[in-house]
Amino acid sequence: MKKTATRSKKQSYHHGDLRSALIATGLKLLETKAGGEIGLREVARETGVSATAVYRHFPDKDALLAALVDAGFDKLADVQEAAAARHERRDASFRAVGQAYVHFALANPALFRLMTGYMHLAGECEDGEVVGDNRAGRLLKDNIAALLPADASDRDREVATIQALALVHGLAQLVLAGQVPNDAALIDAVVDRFGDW
Amino acid sequence: MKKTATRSKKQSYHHGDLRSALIATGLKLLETKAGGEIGLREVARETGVSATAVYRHFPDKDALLAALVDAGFDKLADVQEAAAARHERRDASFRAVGQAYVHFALANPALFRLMTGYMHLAGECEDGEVVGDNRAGRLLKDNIAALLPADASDRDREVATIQALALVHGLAQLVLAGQVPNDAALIDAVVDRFGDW
DNA sequence: TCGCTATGTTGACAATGTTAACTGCGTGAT
DNA sequence: ATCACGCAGTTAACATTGTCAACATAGCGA
Repeated sequence: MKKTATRSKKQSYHHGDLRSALIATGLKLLETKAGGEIGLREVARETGVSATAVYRHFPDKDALLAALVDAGFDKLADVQEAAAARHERRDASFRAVGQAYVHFALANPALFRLMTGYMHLAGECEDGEVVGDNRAGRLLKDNIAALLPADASDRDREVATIQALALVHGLAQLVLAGQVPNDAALIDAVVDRFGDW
Repeated sequence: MKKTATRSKKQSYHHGDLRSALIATGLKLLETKAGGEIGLREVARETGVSATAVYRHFPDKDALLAALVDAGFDKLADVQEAAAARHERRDASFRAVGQAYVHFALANPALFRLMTGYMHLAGECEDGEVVGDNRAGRLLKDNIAALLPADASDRDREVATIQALALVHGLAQLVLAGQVPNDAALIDAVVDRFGDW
């Protein structure tokens, strides 16, 4: 009764809460390593645990990566909500959310690449929904709804939502791939002038 | 002098032209296999050659994949030029090019995923250029230039070019990832109404 | 206290990317 | 015409990876 009784959760069992620990070291590895994939054994090794222990918490490697993808989208939603809260006017808030998307991708390249590569494992959109019903998706749709005129049709809202999401998503990936120069002013201009012409 | 003299190029040596053969089977494999990566040994095996023979033509696996990416962008430029040629008016041609981009991605999912995943290996954009100077990039810039008013600034053209590319690229990837429904009418509407609002 | 299950371990297997050592066809210099 | 050399391929081996099966053990409930 030396190690268990003092605190309720910490170090309760062999490792305590391995699932969270694996995700944490996975995110840490993605911060460090710039390019290339991430490995199941690598995550286990860095957590100080044997490779097969991962299978007690995830059915296979894809499930582990999917958990990392989910964690990444959570972090993304955090910075997006923070960016939105920094503005009063709705259109400024909307553009800030889009810029936050791109800047998050540039600040976390490996994580973002994983997120885009395994996006299909993280909450596909339901039939009839135009975009996944996660935190980031709701935030986007709310902002779009507030921006469009009141008499806009549902189809208009769908199209505008998809356009906005595709714009920031494609822009982030193009910059990350080196196909568009990594110039903050240029990036902000591309997002700011969404809907011109 | 039995087999070599008759024709100049074909079957000149052991295999003839292995480099092209590897790329061809690589593309064929990408057509067949829906998801997942492609393997160096797999390509070699399907070509009927030993794995290490690949290293006579490509320094490593990434170089082989980069060649497949290049071939993919060539095929993409083909269908885009064909789509552009089917229209008279410049704006219709521009939108057809964008739709061709998305439809190409949906028709060749594995190849497109490879292209986006290894885009950084395929001709990064020079300093000062807003987009790579390949066939697809030139086609896009020409169309944009023809669409914008004559008094538009260079910065305007840059921003519009990046917006158009990011829109179609992001849209293709979102549909492929299941985050946007695979609905041809919806996709065409999203591309068609580029620049509204 | 006993035993069961959740959680970890070691060992093994097939497959992959890559290197090293080897073989032989075909060409170019003599 | 000869012959040596280099190109284009081979087999063998290695380290690493994802995954499975068999085994060990901690800690909770009866």
